[in-house]
Amino acid sequence: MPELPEVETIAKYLRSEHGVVGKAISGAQVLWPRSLMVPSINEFVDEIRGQKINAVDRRGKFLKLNLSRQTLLIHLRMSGDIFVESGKTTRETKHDRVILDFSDGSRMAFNDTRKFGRVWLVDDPLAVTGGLGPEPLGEFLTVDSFSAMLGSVKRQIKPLLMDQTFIAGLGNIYTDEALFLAGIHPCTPANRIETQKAADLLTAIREVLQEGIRRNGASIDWVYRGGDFQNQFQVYQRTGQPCYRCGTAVERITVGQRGTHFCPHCQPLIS
DNA sequence: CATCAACCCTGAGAGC
DNA sequence: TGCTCTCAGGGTTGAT
Repeated sequence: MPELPEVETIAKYLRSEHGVVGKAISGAQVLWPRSLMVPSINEFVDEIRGQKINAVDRRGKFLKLNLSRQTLLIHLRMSGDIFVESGKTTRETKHDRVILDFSDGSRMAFNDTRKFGRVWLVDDPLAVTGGLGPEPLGEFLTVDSFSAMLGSVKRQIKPLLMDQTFIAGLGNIYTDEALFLAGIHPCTPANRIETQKAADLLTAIREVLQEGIRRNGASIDWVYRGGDFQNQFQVYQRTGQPCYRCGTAVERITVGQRGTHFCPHCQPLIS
């Protein structure tokens, strides 16, 4: 499931020489109507034709393609992926949902097995991403502001970190990994986290995200981009296996309706 | 404000 | 072999 590092990896790919920057869109196909949030299919095809891709960006887990006049936003959700190809493809195209055709004969395919991913073509990207919380790797998020953010709510820390309006980009994997690194139990009320622990947590979040990006993300489920962060997991999907730090068996519980992995010894509950 | 269930989907894995 | 059943997972919506 693509989280910030996986989306960043795909953004890098789209900006690379094999990517899409500079290409002119000559046509589009929407193969699964529900993948397109706005506008209607007819308007989408009409409006996107003729626009050029000027740049590729990322905001939280959203991919942002800056076009001549508008912005194309893509959220990969659980199983979304993007392929750029010239000529015939040897790929399995069964789950292609939206295709952009380019004037040079190449194309970009948004492929999404589970159909949870979404695409928006909008004039103002803030109409879609405006409600997102700060970028965890951004300079505007400081230890002080993060600590203050935690102090203002008493929700459990794990679902809070996964709330994209609180902080943008963390999903199930990197949240579990960051909480382990910081030594914080996933059920800890946010406002019970002391200032020093808040600083540790922000550091841990940045560490796991940067390491994920450095390793081109994690390759699990349907999404494979050559990343190998999955081999670095300390707790995620290691239920019953010994904690690398203390040897205690990693536990799996449900928190906020999500499978959650943690070490009961290294991450004691303070409530 | 916080929590929780349901929903959207597919395919993997278990059970038979 | 092949059927049915359960489940995961991000984010939204609506109920408690």
